[in-house]
Amino acid sequence: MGHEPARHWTRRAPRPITRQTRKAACRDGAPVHLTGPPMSRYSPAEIEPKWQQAWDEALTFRAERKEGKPKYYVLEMFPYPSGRIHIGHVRNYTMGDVVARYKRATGHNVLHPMGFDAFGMPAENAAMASGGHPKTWTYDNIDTMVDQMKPLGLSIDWSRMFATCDPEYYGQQQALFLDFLEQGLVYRKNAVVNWDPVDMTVLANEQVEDGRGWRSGALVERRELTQWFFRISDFAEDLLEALDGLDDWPAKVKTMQANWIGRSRGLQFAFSTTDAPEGHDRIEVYTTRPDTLLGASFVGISPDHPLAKHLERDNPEVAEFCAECRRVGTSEEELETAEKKGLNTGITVRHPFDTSWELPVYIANFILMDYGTGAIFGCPAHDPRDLEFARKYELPVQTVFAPAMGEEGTFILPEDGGPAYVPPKVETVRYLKPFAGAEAMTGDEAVDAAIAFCEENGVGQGVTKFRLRDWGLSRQRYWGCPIPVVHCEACGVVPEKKENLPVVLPDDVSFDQPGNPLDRHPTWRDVPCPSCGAPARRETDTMDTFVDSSWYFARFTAPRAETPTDMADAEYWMNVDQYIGGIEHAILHLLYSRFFTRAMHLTGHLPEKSREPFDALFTQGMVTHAIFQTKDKAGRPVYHFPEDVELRDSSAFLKDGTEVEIVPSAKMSKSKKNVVDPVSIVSDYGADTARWFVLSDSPPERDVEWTAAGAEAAHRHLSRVYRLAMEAAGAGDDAGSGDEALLREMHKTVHDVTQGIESFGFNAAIARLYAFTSTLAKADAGGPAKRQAALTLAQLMSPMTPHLAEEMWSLLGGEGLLADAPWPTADETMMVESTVTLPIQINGKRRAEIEVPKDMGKDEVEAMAMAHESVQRALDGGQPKKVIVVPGRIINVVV
RNA sequence: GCCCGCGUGGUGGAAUGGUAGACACAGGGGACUUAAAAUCCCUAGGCGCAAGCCGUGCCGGUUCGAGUCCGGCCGCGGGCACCA
Repeated sequence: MGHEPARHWTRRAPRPITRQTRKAACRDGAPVHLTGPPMSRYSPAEIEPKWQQAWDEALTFRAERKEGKPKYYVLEMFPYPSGRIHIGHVRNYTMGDVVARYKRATGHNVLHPMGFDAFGMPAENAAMASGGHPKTWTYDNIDTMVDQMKPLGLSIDWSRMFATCDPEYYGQQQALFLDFLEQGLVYRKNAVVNWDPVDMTVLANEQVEDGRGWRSGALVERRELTQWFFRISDFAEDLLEALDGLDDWPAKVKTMQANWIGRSRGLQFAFSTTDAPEGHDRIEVYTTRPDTLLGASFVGISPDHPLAKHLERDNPEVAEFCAECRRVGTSEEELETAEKKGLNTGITVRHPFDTSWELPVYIANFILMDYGTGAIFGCPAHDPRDLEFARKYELPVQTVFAPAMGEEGTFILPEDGGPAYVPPKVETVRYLKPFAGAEAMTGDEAVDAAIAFCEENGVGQGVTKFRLRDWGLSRQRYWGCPIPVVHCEACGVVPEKKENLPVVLPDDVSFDQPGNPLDRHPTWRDVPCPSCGAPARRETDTMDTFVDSSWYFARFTAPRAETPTDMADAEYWMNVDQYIGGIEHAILHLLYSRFFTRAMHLTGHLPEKSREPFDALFTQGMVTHAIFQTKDKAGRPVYHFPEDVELRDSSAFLKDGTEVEIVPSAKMSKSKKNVVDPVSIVSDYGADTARWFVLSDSPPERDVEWTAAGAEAAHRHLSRVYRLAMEAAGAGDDAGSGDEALLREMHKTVHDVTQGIESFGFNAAIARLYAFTSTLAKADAGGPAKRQAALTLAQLMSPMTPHLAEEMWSLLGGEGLLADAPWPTADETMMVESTVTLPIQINGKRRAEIEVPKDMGKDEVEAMAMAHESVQRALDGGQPKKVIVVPGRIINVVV
């Protein structure tokens, strides 16, 4: 290391350069250390670009098939090119990088790619807001983000990068679509969308605010359009069953998916109607609780049910009610949280068990046409929604079952004002109105008995249904993958020929008016019919962006292939061994991807093993930051940037002395002014500090709060490590008295850090590295032992802080690039301790501890514990009731 | 509303059902320095002079032993099919 450059990495980096420079000059002028080697400071600005260049030149992270070497595919969920990387990205990619670098060091051939999920609404919104083009906006953003990501020193094979808006990518996606179409995996049907009648455009759910279009403010309507659907529901059973085999997925994600797919066993049967219009003499209903049939008090149908639509035609009251229901948004959340409303149709149905018992038929706003048959019977006593509805419309409430004998407790019958009684189906309850099976049964048993009874008596049939609906992929938007079909007057819907792919988006479009620019493009729609050659029109809908992200991981295995995938590459690289991303994708993205890989297998684009594409999944938490706020005169919050706030004694103040309220751990958002920009962190402290910090402190699956103090501490620690490495490099060749102790600790650290990384306990691994750094700093060891310890420390830190580690490696005389060095192994014999400390509990509370040889017998341990003065004191001359000795763990004396 | 999580010192957090608070931040004290910065050392859950007592959101349960398992409640977060 030569002389220091002008730029210095001082404690508080965001200081003006002039001051730093002055200080540096002053320091360099007077020798700080009069003895020993010249002491250089840790300078990430210098070493980080140096090592990044070294890795680049050596093509260290270029992934190539190497038969015979175990492959490892690690992938972080690719980003949307919003324009700037976010500290959450840094955390996500750093975690992936730790895994990637660790796997490289343990002899794996690693694939670690990066790309961009580049289609979507923000690009169009930006174009509408500031007049640019979505394409320019997107590619500019990608350039910026790549520039921001590269300095992080991620071990990514950048040669495989692509964006989903590249025609080379979406053209292959169109080929997939055509193959799916041919295979019968895609079809068209009507579906409702949010329609803005003023802007004449389809709105996404997030563009609907309180039932109004976000730009026009117009009341949103539901409108039916013919749209394309993937038959994901055909795979419901398989997608559900296969969850069992995903051993390395978080249980919570599997539970969420299982609930989403929602397999249920129930009874489907028909009520016969009275006074209903022709063709509606039966109403089919589906129920998962046929055991409550004797508690039925009304029948509810969806406003979109055929009977409701029929009545609507010549009954203005019904028409108005249905119209009102349709003003509620299309999302399940809105339907469920809206006030329960119904309209009595005047039609009644006969109860299947007693034809003299008539139930009223209501059109109800909380019944979905998409689920079951779009009609239900209401049992208010055992369903909170039905109870709310029954109380509102003064319908009867009749309890069917009550808590089992002896567990009644404070049970209040729902008809007496109690809440709806909905115990878990595995719980045994007492049936007050049984019609099948015993009086005391579990809900599950009762449902089975009820289905059997109904089937025997010809009332209905047991059926299995799924909540999972088919995946609607049509979007009435420009910035997405065009659906490659053509509408021909003579031939109908005709797939585009594969040789005509990609169907490329036209560049000459404008966003000065709402609606889909593809619809109003002068020529783009006009094409000859691929079948008969007559003039025809292109489909102007584009694909849901979830399609783009449902197979990008497969494309990374052969990103430039002329077909969607290359089988040899897919065979070699698939599956993704470790997938890392946010929990917010637990359901949709992951479920759609699991469907897509199944469909890609059926159409010959992926091997059988890739039906489940992600062998292991890790869901990481968010990065949060405190919000600094004051209140204006009206009491509304005013937000302040962290750099405008001074922290004094855990309170915060503005420059003018106003005290600021600190809201801790809030999700970062621009409007709250609590966003931390990774770029400034990297330029202030270096990438290694940023990487080290986002991994320390918080377990990866949990949120981590970014604090300036924490980042400084991380930087201080790395400087210390660097100093220790310098010291070790310059130390003599004599042995020291603490050599063995240091090396013992080193081996334990190797073991613990390895475990930490293997189990995604990055924060624990880092805590261990802190401890070992302390040990090394204090060790009374000789030069050789210190150098060995420092080299190992560099290796153990290399997945987290690769540049610093590489620098230490070269300082200490390591061979070649550390990035190519094998992972250290712990010598088990160095880790064995001869004695163990056992805590002694008295009645479960720790009162003392004894140190015993590791292999001491249980009886001897017990005798030693009993002889201990605090045990004797507790016994007070008596005998213990019980003594539990867990060898190597604990002693508990019960007195 | 429904599904899934999470809740531990002043703060971020650690803890295969077995010593609650590792490691770190902020704090307090000290060393070095003319001084400051940097660095290093010590201290540190609460209450108590102490012996000791109390402590993992709240209430209850299982267990020799519960932060961890079970039930109920409260609070916060994620998802709810056109945000990505």
